[in-house]
Amino acid sequence: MLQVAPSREEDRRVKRRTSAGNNDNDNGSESDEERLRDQREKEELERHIRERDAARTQKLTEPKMSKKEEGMLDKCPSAAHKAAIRRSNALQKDGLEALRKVSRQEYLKKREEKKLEELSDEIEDEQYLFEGVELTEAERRELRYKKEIYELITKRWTEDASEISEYRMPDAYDVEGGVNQEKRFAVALQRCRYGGESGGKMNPFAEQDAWEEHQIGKATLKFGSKDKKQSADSYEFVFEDQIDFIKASVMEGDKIEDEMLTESLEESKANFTLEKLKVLIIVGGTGSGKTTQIPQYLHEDGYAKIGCTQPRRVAAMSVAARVSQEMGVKLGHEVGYSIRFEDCTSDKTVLKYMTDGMLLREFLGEPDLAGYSVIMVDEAHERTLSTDILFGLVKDVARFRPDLKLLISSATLDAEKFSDYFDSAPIFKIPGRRYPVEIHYTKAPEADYLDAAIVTALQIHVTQPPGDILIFLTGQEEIETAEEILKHRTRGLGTKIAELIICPIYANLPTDMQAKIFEPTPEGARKVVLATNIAETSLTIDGIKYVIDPGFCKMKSYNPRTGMESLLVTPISKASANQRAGRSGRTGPGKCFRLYTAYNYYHDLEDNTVPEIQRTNLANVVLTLKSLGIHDLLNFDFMDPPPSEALLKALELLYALGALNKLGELTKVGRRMAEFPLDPMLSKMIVASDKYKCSDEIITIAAVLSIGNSIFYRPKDKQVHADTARMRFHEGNVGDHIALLKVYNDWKACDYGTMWCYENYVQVRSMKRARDIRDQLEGLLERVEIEPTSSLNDLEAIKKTITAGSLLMPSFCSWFLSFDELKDTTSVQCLSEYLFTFAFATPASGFFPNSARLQKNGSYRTVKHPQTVYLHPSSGLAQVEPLPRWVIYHELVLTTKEYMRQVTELKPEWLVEIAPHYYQLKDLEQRKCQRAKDIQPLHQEAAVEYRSSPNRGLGREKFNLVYSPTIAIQGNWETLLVEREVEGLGVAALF
DNA sequence: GAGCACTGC
Repeated sequence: MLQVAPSREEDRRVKRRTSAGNNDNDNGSESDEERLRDQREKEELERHIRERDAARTQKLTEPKMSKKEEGMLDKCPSAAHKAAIRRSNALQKDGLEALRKVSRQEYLKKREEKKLEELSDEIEDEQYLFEGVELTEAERRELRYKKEIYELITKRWTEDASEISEYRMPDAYDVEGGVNQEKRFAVALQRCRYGGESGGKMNPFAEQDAWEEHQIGKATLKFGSKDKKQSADSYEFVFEDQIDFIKASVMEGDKIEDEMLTESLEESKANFTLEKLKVLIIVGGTGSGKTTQIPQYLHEDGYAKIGCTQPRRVAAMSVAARVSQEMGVKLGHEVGYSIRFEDCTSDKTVLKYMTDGMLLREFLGEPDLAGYSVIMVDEAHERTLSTDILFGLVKDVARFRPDLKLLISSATLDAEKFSDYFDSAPIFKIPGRRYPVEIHYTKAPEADYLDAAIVTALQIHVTQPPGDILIFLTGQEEIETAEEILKHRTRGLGTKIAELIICPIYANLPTDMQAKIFEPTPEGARKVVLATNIAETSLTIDGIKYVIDPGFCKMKSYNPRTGMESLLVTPISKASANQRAGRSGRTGPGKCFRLYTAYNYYHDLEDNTVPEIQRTNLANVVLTLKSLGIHDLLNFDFMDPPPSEALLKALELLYALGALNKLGELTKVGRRMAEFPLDPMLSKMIVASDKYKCSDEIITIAAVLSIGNSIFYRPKDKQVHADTARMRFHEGNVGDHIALLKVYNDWKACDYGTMWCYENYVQVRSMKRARDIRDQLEGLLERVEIEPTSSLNDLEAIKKTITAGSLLMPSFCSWFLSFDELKDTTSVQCLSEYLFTFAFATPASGFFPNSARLQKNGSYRTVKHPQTVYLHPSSGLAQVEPLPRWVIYHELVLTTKEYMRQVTELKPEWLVEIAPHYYQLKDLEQRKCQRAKDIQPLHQEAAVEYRSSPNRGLGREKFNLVYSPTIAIQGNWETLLVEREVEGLGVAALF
């Protein structure tokens, strides 16, 4: 028996159906009751229909509306909403209102401009492409579809801004010569009140509230009547493999009384003077206004400049836009935002919203944050990598800058932890605005969560009142599967059930298809959104009433020992589960169905998600901190310290790249590398490009590599075409890096055309991003004094530069040169073979990151932490015969096998050239290589021996010693430099 | 012969 909505009436009705006529007494009185209820429902329904019809007639008789207004009304699913819009239209005659609307449009326009530009390009290109060509029906449809989307978006930002606005702009508070405080508080008050009465003209939420109220009303209205007619039919087919749920708890919404709120807002105002306090932890739920209001209070209190960080770009932009509205100033003047590629601030800016990574960058130029008097770290509970680093830095700065105030704001209740970290800072709570959410668990664990999710969705669809469903899945593939199954299952049901609109959403979905989820659900239908974690924080979908949470997500984890990153499906945390549940209570009371048991929730799930800093490659973090002059990383005040192994690994890598010297100090190379917002390997590559005179090509490669692997588009039905198109870039077996360069340059040659992208199955969005990044890198070249040079025809030089970025060991060669044995090797070729071979044997093989050597069976073996890896089938080198002996790769990923992605051939002799001791070796080159044949096998055996024998100098336990916590805590780079005897030869080895 | 959670600089 489905227990999702244990409404008592329904229970009784079901009971009666099953045991009809058994109990006469009950039956009599109940059927009376039922009749009454039915009548009430009927009346209500009739009233609703009357209302709707009245509205329709009114529309006909009313004075002619503008096209704009009609377009808006057409989209409205209900009479009440239409009425609300009419009211709002009337209001808009007010001059101030009109003014406000214009600037709102400006803001929205800006937000949509890029999307629109892309789309318009696409359409133009396509039209051009198809000119004079007979179009197939499918092509024509596609073109029409795109045009529709284009029109929809245009219409949206020019005509109905409120629909896509994440924030509803309230009335401006500014009156002549100042700000009307009373009005501002009134708004906050109204906003925070749960289910506040609607009506007041000045209340910007009244209209919204009325709409919500109506929706809820409609839902309850439909419930009874619909259920009565359909239940018997619908139960039949869903109940075969239904899932039992237990309603376990209700996440309380926040009901706030007026007085209480006024009090707390007053209190908050008092507190925000912050005179005695240095750090304040703010806990406030959604809609508490902490992000928008608090910086304003501070500004009024006379703080000179306030910086507020957000984890996401969109958030920084939209919050800044809203606050500038509230303060009645132009965005970019007193209130501004700063995100990558876009700095919307000026000298006048006193309230600056920015992404957390951006503030981190600002630290590099201004380590004491002298320009700011208050820093507010918002959404701190999300614990992004940048936020965590900022914590340490900001805490440190506050220590020697008594005038700097810190605000840490978080939505969850783990504020105690934040407070402890910031020396028992006081916690201040601001009430939020949230609706209650019922939580349901399964009775027993589900074996197949995907199937369970689909069954649950269908159950909700046939038994629950209207309201859209949100299902959290782990990835694109799973979403596509779920979509197919859902379509398949509902197809068989025909008209027995209401229409089910399936909307997939994930980050890699093309933009025009993402727009689909924001379209309002037509009346009578229900939307099912299949989403990845993107719906957990990054975007909000209105109208969601039911959330299905299978309890899994994909998470990246990093193994510092092997340096391998992997993306694994893992159980979510309790915090994450609650965040998901909360997604159903944004516009009204909601329900969350968890596809695991309550026991699982309480006993198996972690409280909080492991912070990113503990499961990622820290090379970039370490470089940033080092360039801020923080040397003792192992004792750096992290809120949750990363594993020391990961830190050491990062140090080792940076040393190998020449960014740090033996003492662990930043070198000149390192200082230049830190300027680039890239992975250190890529930064190094750019710095090295100076020597080979190909910086122009290298920044292109770095830009394309840094956007990841979403460049090539490969639709299921055109895989062959896509592959042939892709292989054209690999002509001459140039390797994947050069192929990416070709892709970019070809695109550039075609004037960055969208048409070119379609022809070559390349993703436009990714390429545009690459162009942005490349432009930024180009600007940075000047800063680090690298001349823009190009040697497009000298592929060797480019490849050498790539090699230099992937593996460089400034001291490595000197180490090997101290081997007497080496002096017997007489050619560069032999020497490099020798170097590589020996690298297998020593812990110092860390100096060969990201390179691998061919084995007899066609697989490869990585030099660092020897393990078998394979060329990724998407690589251009996978088809080459014979396979290159040595390769370097950009990344190693664990999927079905260990794969190397983005691979380029490496000629061992380059290595010697790249190494600083090339000229010394030239002398050796004259001699004969007599022992070459002996050396190679000999040392491969030696390698095995070293690893297996604990008494052979460079054995495993010595390796562990180097990584032991004792040394780690001492944190002295010198201690890592150990004198060691190898085979009777004195060698200074850096482990 | 295979696959890309999500951000951010």
